[in-house]
Amino acid sequence: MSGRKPRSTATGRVTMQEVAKAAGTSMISVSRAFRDSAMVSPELAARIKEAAAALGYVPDRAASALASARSMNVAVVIPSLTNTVFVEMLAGIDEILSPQGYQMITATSFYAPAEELRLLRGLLAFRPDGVLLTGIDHLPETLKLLTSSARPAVHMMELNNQPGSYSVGFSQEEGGAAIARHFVERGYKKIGFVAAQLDPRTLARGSGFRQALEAAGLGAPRELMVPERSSIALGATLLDRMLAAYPDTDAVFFCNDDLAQGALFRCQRRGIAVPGQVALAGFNDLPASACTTPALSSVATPRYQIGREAAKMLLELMAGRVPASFRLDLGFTLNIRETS
Amino acid sequence: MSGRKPRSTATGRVTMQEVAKAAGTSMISVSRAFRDSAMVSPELAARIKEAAAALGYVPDRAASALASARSMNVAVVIPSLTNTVFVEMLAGIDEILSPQGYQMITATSFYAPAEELRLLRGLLAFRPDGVLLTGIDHLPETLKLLTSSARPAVHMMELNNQPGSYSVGFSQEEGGAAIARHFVERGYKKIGFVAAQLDPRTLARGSGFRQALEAAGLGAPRELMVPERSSIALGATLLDRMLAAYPDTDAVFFCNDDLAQGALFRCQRRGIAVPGQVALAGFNDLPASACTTPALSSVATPRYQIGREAAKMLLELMAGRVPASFRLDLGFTLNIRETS
DNA sequence: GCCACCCATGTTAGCGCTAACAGCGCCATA
DNA sequence: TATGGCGCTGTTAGCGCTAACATGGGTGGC
Repeated sequence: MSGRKPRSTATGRVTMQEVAKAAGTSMISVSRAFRDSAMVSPELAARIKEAAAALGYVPDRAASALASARSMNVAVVIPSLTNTVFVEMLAGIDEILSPQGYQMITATSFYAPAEELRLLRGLLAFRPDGVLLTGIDHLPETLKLLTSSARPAVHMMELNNQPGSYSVGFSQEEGGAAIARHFVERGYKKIGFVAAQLDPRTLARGSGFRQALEAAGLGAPRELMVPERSSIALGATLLDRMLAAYPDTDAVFFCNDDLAQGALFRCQRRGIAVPGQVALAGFNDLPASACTTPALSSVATPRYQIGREAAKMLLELMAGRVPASFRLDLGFTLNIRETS
Repeated sequence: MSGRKPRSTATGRVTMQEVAKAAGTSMISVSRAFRDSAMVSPELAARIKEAAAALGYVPDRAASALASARSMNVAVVIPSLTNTVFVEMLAGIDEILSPQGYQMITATSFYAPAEELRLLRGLLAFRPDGVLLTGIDHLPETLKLLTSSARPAVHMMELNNQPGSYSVGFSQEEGGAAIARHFVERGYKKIGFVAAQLDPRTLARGSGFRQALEAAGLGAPRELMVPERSSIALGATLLDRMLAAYPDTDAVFFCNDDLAQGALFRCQRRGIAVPGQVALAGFNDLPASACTTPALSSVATPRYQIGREAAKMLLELMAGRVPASFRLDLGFTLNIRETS
């Protein structure tokens, strides 16, 4: 149906060379017109654009990256694609990087530090101009690889105090502590903590929660910690197990909203009064949490903003500038609702 | 803290040349050892790996892509990162492609066909070995660009009958129709349809739903269709609006589970009996839907499998083979639960 | 004992683009 | 009218890697 593609090179692609010939100019002018049309005269730019469109020219980033030192790629490693928290962060990153011409190259570590190292090695083959990693707990080799790559990097979600290290996030400990203080304030005494997917952030929330309870003179919480992936269904199961083990529990902090929502749904089904018999609180404040009846108390985390700010910080670093801060605390919001 | 990086090239990177020298061999052997170590003798391979590790060599995909015509990249365009359906599909794709050494290069079109075209153009600059697109409704220019790029492509989520076009998905119309038939079977008469984010798939569900109702002798449903992004909160609002406009409505099909869950939550809050006063059904069967009380009826869609199968099909095409089928229908499951 | 063949390895010549450095013409200034 | 500077355009030389074609030494058949 379509005419033959113009081609002269071995690979059959339309190259800059051909565009140059068609526009009656040199390759370098085509290159300049595409990268920043202000570098050539308006007439030449127009002629080049026209010739390129007519030929169906598509630039080759690989060749460009090879010839210049810039790839316009940013490597991003997140633990999981099935956790909205990280995906929203990704959306924030892309929203900032994409308009600047940068392409995210992402990989999923499944929460495994060794896998993160392997993935980073693979992503560095793209010669990214910058790197975005989730969390601050990495294998020593990962850190070494990062320094030896000489690429600017920003860590997301948690805050880092290491000199020379950049991070954007909030204090997970403080988030956990905020829930604890809220429970104490409300007068709950027999308090439980339920966690799954025991990644560093989950553990940090737990330790903040625990410390705040102790500081308030309450002993250690009843704990239920399982390594499995968090899910709504698991939250229901874990609520059952917690109440079976400690029937008099009057408040439970779930390390994330998936678990907390599952627990709330289970209470609804079993006819357990919330917060009458047992109070519930979660973490992350997923959209559903504000809509359930009773509405779920949760710690709202700024993951979308973290993505945006981390991307902005990386942009600064990639431009060779020094960011305003090397450690950006975006905080969190304690949303007390009806379950506590 | 670490010693100086070995370097001799202008860019300061450790190159294959240096690895070759250190291993006492030629570049091509290093290249072969890295791509398929069976191409060199075991001893040489070991020596090369060792030298590479000692020098901290990281291969350069840009150079490789330029020299070989294969980029080992796959371009993926999805409408949104904030809709789990597409993200789960992405996870399925990555699970298949990643072990084969392919890197996904993704972009988000925000449901805009013109944006999709722009993004595809950008992604083609990566010279991907294959392309994965969401849906079958594309701009004519997008299709033209796709053919002129001469890259194998697979369309996901919907099914396509165009000759020469590959697709993996299920019939959205049939999904909508299944809900309609279920409502009819249960004896509901005053039926409503609520939709948001009016993308082609949403509209297809609606038209399937409508046709099946008519086929059953029921007239057109009461409809509420808004262009805004779907969300749980919007589902609550739309339920209110539907019941305000048609108080006697006895069953409502929401075009996705976000809306349906929001509606259910709103019914819980307002004390509206579900399904006693009004029956509810959604689409996609998100994890929460099975856990609410009453549990939500929904059409379970195989988005994760779609991602996997589309990736497998693309793998076949990229290998120059002909896939078993050019149109893979993965079907759906109607999960009747308590809301209807 | 010669030759075809095969395996492991090496040499050469780019892939498509851009950095770096020329040129060239034109205008403002002395 | 000479001089310097500026804005635009062009030439040259790679960036790091791999395809394609050598090369060299061993093996087996007759």
